[in-house]
Amino acid sequence: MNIVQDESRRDRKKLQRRALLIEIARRSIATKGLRSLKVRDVSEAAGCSIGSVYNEFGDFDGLILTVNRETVQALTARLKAVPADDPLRQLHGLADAYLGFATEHANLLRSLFEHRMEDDRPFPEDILAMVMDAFALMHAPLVRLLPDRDPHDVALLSRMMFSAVHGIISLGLEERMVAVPPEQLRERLAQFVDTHLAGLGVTRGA
Amino acid sequence: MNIVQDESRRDRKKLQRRALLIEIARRSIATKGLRSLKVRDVSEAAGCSIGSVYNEFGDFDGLILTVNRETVQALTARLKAVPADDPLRQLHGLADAYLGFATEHANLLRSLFEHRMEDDRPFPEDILAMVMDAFALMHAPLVRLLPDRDPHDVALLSRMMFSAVHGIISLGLEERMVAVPPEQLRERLAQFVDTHLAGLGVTRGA
DNA sequence: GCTCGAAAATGAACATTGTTCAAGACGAAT
DNA sequence: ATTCGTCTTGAACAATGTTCATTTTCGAGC
Repeated sequence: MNIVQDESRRDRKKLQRRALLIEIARRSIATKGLRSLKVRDVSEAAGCSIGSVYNEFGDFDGLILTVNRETVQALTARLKAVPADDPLRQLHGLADAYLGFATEHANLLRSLFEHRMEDDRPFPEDILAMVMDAFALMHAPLVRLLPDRDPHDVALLSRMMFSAVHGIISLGLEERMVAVPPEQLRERLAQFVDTHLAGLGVTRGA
Repeated sequence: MNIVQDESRRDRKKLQRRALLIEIARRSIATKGLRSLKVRDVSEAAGCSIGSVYNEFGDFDGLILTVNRETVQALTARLKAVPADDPLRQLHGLADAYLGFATEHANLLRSLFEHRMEDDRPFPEDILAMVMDAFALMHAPLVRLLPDRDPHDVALLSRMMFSAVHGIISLGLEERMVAVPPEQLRERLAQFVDTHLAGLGVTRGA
């Protein structure tokens, strides 16, 4: 067997365990929240030593950030799966997809937005960029709905609209402070999007 | 000296130190973030023992929650100081006041919204109620602007509008993920409120 | 197949930090 | 001054992130 095969075999095992560790951490965050995540719990559940977690992710933040990275990727995939045929339907679809993801993965999304680096270490650029990309997904449909507006203006509008949706959902799903009752959230969110679009001069069916 | 004076003298000293501990914790959170807050740092800065912090607040969460309680009180005071003469101006004032508070006390506001109780202990009801009250402050002016709408509907609208403003501001001020550039935030926020009001059928000067 | 060496894995020891509690200090009433 | 209850103290403990010397693993070269 040549070098490549040897290395790939070793790597395969390594990657397999890495994936296992990530999966365990993700499940833990998803079910018990970020604050309950412990290095020892993860290593024991994976059947390896504490040190191995450190070999793989550098430190505890590294593991968390890896999970968060995959969370934003999953979110983006879900958002990008929204049909882009009709811009108005797409905007509603994006808001609804975000709500769906937030409902199903509340703790994972919270981990993404609430996790703080220790000391003053910088937040990873790539995650930042991915979140920004996700929040820019309302841009394309808004451009189609507002062809006469300054594109730069629409870019800001779209991020603001997504931020607003994010705020409504994240507070609405917060069990402790129900700004909007969860069972009505879906309907109300659609209403919000419509209202805002109307304010922007977009009329239904126009 | 009678009992009342004795007790009040003792209480005064106790309250004084309690206030000191809270002030130290608040400054620490405000400058270095919630994650950097340590019991030992607080007790040392206050010149008392660790145990005294526990006597006063029960546990570490107790101290944090006390700071958060005062944060939401300060926020509410600021929001309630917005003139209520003209409903449209009041709505803009509320959004602007929230932005101002969030700008000046970013870490304190983050502490309020991002802090999680350990295990599954319930979030204090009183803080919850105070946040809800703050988020309901857009209700009164919206009722005046939308007299024909179902009041229950307006109640939801107002909390949704405030949640949206919260989302725009909290993500806009997040240095790591600038959804909306901070220097434009003020202007854009006003634009957002106007747009949404227009969507609700409120016309300027009507 | 054996040996060697680099890479990985290990987990005990350590560092940090929240928490407890037995002992002592303090102060008010008598 | 004595007594008694309360407050304070800080050493000890517990939980948890982190390090690193040692051991193990596994493939490469012979």
